[in-house]
Amino acid sequence: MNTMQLNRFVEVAAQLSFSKAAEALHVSQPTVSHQIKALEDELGCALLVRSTRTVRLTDDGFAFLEYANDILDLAARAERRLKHKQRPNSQQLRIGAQHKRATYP
Amino acid sequence: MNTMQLNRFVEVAAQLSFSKAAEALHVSQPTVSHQIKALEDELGCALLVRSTRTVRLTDDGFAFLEYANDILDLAARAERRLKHKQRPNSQQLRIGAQHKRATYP
DNA sequence: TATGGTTACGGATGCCGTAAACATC
DNA sequence: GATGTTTACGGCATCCGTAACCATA
Repeated sequence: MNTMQLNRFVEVAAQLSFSKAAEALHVSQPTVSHQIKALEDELGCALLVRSTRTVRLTDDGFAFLEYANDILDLAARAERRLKHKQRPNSQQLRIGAQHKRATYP
Repeated sequence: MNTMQLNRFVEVAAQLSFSKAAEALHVSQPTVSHQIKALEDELGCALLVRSTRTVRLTDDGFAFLEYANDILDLAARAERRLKHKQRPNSQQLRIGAQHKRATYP
C-alpha cells in the first residue's frame, strides 16, 4: 500500500470517474485503473463497482475511503512537519488557543 | 511513501540496527539501507544517524516515528476490516460496552 | 454507436540480493 | 582487524503510456 494508490482511489471516489480522476491527476486512465486494481488485489476486495458508464463505491469502498483519507492526512502532516523543519514546540500558525489538537498529535 | 518503507524504518528504530532489522524482516541489509534512504530522500531529511557501529534516531526521526506507527496502525486496521469482511455493525470481540471507539472508526 | 474502463504490450524505471568498498570502534 | 553500513552492479519485476479491446447506455 502506498500513498499514490490512496491518492488515486480518493480522487476516483471524488469524481466517480476513472477518466476524470486521471485527468485531474495528470496520469493516463489505464494507470489509474492499474493502481486501483493493485490496491483492490492487496486488500482482497472490490472498492468500486464499474459498469462502463458509471462508477460507484462498494460498501468496502466507503469504509476504506475513510481510512485512505486519514492515512493521507497523516502522511501529509508528517511531510509538512519534516520538510518545514518544525521543531515539536514551534507549531505553525495555530488559530485559537486549543491545547489539544483534534485527532492526531 | 509506502507501508514497506515505514515498516522497515520502525523496525530499525526498534532495533537500532540495520542488520538486526534486516534479519527480523527477512530481507537483506542493503535492502533496508536502500529503503530507509529512499524514505529520507522523499522526506528531505535524515531520520537516522549512522556511525558504522551505532544507529540512533535524529529529532526528525523521533517525530516521524510517531507518524509512521500511526499510519501503519491505520493501514493495518483498514486491511483487517476489509479482509475479514466485517460489516460496520458486526465488530469483533469487543470487551466492555463502550459505544464509541477510542480513536478510529 | 459512442463513451468509458480494461487488457495487451513494450520500453523504461526501480527493486532486491550478492559482492566489494568503506568507516569506526 | 572486526563489525556494520553504504555503494556498485546485474537480473528480475514492476510501472507507465499507447493502442487495441470490450461492455453498456
